[in-house]
Amino acid sequence: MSAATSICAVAVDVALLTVRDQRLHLLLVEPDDPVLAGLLALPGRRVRDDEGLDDAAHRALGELAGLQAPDAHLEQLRTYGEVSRDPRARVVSVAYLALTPTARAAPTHPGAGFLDVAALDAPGAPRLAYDHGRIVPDAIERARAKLEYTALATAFVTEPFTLAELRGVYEAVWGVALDPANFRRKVMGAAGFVLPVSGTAPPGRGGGRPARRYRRGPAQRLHPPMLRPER
Amino acid sequence: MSAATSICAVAVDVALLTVRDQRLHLLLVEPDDPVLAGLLALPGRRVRDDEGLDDAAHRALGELAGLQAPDAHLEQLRTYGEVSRDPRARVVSVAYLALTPTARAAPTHPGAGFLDVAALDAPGAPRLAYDHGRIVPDAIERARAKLEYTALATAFVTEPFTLAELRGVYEAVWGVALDPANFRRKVMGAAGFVLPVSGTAPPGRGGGRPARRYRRGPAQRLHPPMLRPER
DNA sequence: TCAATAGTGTCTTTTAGACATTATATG
DNA sequence: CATATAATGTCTAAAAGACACTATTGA
Repeated sequence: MSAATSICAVAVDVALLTVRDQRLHLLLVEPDDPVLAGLLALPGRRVRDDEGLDDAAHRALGELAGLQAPDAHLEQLRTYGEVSRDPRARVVSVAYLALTPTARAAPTHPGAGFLDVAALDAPGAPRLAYDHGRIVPDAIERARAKLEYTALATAFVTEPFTLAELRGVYEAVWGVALDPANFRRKVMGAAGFVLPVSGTAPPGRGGGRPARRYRRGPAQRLHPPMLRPER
Repeated sequence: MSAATSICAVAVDVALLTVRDQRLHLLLVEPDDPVLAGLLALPGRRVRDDEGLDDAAHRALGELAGLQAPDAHLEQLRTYGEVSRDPRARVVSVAYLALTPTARAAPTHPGAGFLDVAALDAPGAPRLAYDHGRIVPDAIERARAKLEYTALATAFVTEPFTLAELRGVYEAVWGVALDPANFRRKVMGAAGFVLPVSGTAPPGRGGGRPARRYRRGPAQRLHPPMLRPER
């Protein structure tokens, strides 16, 4: 096998999403390369010969954002392999979608931070390095779609959680308001989505009835699904 | 960067599905490597430095199965990168899901052929090389799931097609029987799924009313989705 | 007390599934 | 004619959405 006919670089890029202040946020970092100054990028690393792809994704989060999230939900998004997606060399990148609850998502590295995804479409949005401007919309749409037919929303909250918190996830990711009563009935009607635990969560400053607490159920897929409004 | 810290092989493996005789079939080939004699494998090739991933997938179909399917539906499934998934070397494989209508799927190479996917779970099933025994169930489940909420079923039929042919796709992929009347109403109710064209298809030998013909509509996602029975 | 939020009940509209009926072909 | 398949209509049960009502807290 000659060098001219085999690819010699595999990387991972991680699109980590979380919900902050009732809005969907994306983790971005400043690239190392001074050529890319002024741009932002997804945390990404070359994959080493002795590590798996998922391991490399976790390492990228730790090394570039100072984020230790061993229990974050991590799933492959797609592999981006256009010949000239990286102008310096042929690099095939395995993109990951990561989801974490807000409390566990606190980047410590300078240059790493969360950006409201709504700001990505607004004028004055930061430009993204490489082809990350294509990866990010794919990641957001994947998250939005999987909330419908999988139990993925629970990856955004810490256990135990209330149904209001879970509803807040759906509202932030989809960008819509949902009826609390109907949301409750749909969640409870999806077998194995959430399981009740003892105790209640105290109400906020304005008062209100204490909310029951739940933890993740065994279901991966939701039957019936939680369909987005406005078909 | 030293060779010890960078991966030096990217491959593609293609799981091509089609419907033959009202059943879902998978394309399999005999591996080149004599060490793997007696096993079957998905068609796969190393990715060359000067070709994209999709190009490599098409090339694998052509070179290993004699299958020219430039208009087949091709989408990434997942990238398999376990450190020792290939015992000879570290190879990261981008797995593809391909879907073709029966008429266009005629492998010409010896050793290449279609296998009823039901035979994969039966006793006496052929053993698959590498980790292809893990890729194949992922591919089948992806196809089954995407029939629910995307217009992917039309990738299995040639235009123009009848609703009975489209229903046959759902029945073969899901392995269930569907009510023709209700199926029709759901298909026609999903905006942009299929569009009528002029003319009719002649009935079979036993007679019957001629069926109207349709072509693919512009919709990628189905609203509302075609949910699988037996929730 | 009122305001706020959680949780339940109920009504209406929509949708899914079962299945009868009509239309148009073959033999 | 009988038989087969396409296409439409109808009925019922389930589900979705709107929203009223009750429960339990903070101020």
